[in-house]
Amino acid sequence: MGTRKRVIVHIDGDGFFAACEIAQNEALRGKPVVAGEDKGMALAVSYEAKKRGISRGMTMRQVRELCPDAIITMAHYDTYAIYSRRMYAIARRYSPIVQEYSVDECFVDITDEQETLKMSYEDIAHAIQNDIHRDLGISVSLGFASTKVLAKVASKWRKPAGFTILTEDKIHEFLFEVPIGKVWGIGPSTSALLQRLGVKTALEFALKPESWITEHLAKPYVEIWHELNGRSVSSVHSEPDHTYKSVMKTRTFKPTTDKNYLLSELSNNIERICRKLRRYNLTAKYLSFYLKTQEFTYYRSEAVLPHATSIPHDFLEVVKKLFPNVYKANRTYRATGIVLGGIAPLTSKQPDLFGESIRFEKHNALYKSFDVLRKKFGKEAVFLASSMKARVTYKKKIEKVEETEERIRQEYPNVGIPWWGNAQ
DNA sequence: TCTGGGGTCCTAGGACCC
DNA sequence: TCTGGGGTCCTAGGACCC
Repeated sequence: MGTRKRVIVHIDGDGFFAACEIAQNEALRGKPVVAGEDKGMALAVSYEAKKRGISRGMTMRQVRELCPDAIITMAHYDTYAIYSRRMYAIARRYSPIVQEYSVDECFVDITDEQETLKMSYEDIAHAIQNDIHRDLGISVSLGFASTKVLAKVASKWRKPAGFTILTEDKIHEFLFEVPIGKVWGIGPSTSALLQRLGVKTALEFALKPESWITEHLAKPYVEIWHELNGRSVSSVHSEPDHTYKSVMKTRTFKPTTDKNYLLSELSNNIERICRKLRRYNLTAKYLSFYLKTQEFTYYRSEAVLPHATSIPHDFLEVVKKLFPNVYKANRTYRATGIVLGGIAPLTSKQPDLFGESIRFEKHNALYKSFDVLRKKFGKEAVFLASSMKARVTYKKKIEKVEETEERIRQEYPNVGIPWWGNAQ
């Protein structure tokens, strides 16, 4: 970070998933579209649907009550990932410094582009927005400021198709209108704390002395404070860093107390997470899993594996052993999850017991052939017997989404599904 | 906002050692 | 047999994000 003032644009997709569905099917344009059928909740909402009172996070039942004619679609993450790629490619026409923050958001540092492109900053930002609208048929909102935090608050300010420029002289005027909880990085908990301390707006926060901030809050909030005051402490980093530190698979189901059912859900999660490890040629060294109760309490347990692995059996063994530590017959559960850590590439073969690597190779080959069978004969072709109970409750539509993802992966082999391919 | 799924980073506090 | 002070490492879990 030099001392030079940065010029940063934040691009934010408007109702991104719903917008992609519309771009794929023009018949939907102008209609209330809600994506996320398979998740049972609204993951994205078109602006027509928003006008009808629907908002992100609502259950599909609420959606249908509020708006019986809403068009509800499944979430096609693979499609969104491709739109996302295209969107970022357009941004790169105007600057090489693009940080892909998530599937529908990025930061673009255009500080050096004014001279290169012989365009004003404002024209560059407009050009990016117009290109995306024209080439992709989706709309985005733009925020333009000297720091990432300010640019992000600005892009949220007006939607859809917003264009908010935050010049130095307008920062205070603007932050006065922004509730503290709307600032990027300040969530419900910190927002409540600040309210108690008498800070209600982003401006009041920005005007506090640094000593006050460090006295009451942790390090990340000091950074936010600097950025709100126009001092850029977080640069736009364009190097793609898609290395996982952890991976997880979770699923919510009909409330149950059945121990065997919970174990089969965990088994199914393990199968899915191992498929992901194989797809990216990764192994894991740490495992943690949890049971989540009706009251949203988590009971966890974890273990270090004897060696890095991607074999379902190795994880399953550990989970079975630790399961009694977290399970109580008198509790009702609504979800389970598996989280793997210590992620490393498969190729980095650690010095290992000879027999162990042989065993690993054999199992790995076996599961790879399962992958082939599943591709050929469908998702129900092969799965572990221990996952049976969870599998029978699987909805057909979920299968269908997985199929589409696979198809697109084959149609666009060079695009790949980026790490946030199933985010949001 | 009766609440899905997938991530990251930070910190408090216990364990252990000298 | 009862006790100080300090450092480091690790884990659980809080908070936040999309």
